[in-house]
Amino acid sequence: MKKTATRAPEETRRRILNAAFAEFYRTGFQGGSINRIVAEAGATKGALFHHFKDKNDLGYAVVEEIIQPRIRASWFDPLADSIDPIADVKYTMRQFVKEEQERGRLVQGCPLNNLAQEMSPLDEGFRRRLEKVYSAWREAMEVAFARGIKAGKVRKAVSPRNAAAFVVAALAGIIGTAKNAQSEELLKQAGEGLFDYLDSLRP
Amino acid sequence: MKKTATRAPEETRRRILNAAFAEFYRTGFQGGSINRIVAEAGATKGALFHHFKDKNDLGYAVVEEIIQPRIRASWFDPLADSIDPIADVKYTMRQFVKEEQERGRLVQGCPLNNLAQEMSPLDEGFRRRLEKVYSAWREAMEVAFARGIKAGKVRKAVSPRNAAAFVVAALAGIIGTAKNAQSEELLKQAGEGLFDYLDSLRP
DNA sequence: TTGACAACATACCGACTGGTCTGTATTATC
DNA sequence: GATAATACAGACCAGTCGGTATGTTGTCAA
Repeated sequence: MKKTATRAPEETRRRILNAAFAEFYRTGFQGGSINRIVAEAGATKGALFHHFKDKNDLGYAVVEEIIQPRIRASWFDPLADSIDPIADVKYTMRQFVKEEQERGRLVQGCPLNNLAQEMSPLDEGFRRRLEKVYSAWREAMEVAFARGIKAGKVRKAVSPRNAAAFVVAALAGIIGTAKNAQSEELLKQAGEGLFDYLDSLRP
Repeated sequence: MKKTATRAPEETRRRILNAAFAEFYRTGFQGGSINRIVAEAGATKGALFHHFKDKNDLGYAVVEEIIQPRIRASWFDPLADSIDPIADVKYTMRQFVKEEQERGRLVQGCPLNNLAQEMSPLDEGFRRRLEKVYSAWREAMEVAFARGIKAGKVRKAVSPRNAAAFVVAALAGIIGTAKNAQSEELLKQAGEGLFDYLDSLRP
């Protein structure tokens, strides 16, 4: 009765998943160690391989159950009903930088982009799942740009698709650059450039 | 007499270096295998560890002796005396895409960015060397923008430093995005966005 | 109460890792 | 031609890797 449940499979699975996310975020997927993950999660290999069939399967779950929802909450949702995507992207980005800065996590880069850069060319399973997130992101932004044009907040000559592709790519590049340089100053500089671009889309 | 030289240390070293570059480009640094490298190079571990003290040292040499000169030739040199950086960046980028496309190497990403994303947060030796290349790149572009302003080819209100930081970051992001999506179409779309940005800097 | 199955724990496995050691052949120096 | 140093070759090493096989225990339906 000390423990309400000696078995809590869903929670065990979740602990492993969280530990795996942290490990892969730190060392990359290939560099990530199953042994360290179970140690960190306070679990065992038996538990891990009970819930996930192999390392790849664990990695896939990290993408779908942890990374995707995070990106969605941070980046898609604020754009969901936006009719002024220029203002909203700028606001979202400022918000994001502020939050990550406080957690001191900025210089570790974007977990989505980190995994994508490493694994997309090596494993089709990863590539498909990661690309699904990216394409949804671009899609959300494209729709926002289209709405912005209709609302007269964005120039009509702008191609929503191209602009969306560029902004998402640029964001990934900017965060990655700041990570390499370990410099928030550089993040600000490149960010200014992106803001200038966005402003240039105004009517 | 069949072989003019049974020993050619410089060439041996070079073969190992090239094989290491290819291996790391394919599988990343952590995923790269010393055994596969020596096999591919037609050498042995004795030779490899004679020329390089350990795996990291080999990686550092790949950055300084292979990656850096490549980036320099492809991206800095065309900007060296540019007074119209907008036109020259566009031209360089088109040139680059064309060449990589022919070699079918586009979808493998930029070797510099690949290594940077993976190793910069993990190893200070890598980070320093990779950042040196990036900062030189930004520096070259910043100078070019400044010259462009003087020549009346770029608006005076443009900050050369911010614009350079943004363009380099965006380039990395665009190439990485195309790699993840395995899509040259996406590369074109995002590239159009970058071109639009560059045009917006005209007086 | 009793199977039956899910949820683990643990010992263990072969493959492979980066790296070292010892021996040997080639080359440069005097 | 002797000597010393360089440039390898290849066996070998401890350790770690992802993964498995087997055993045990909690859970729950009948």
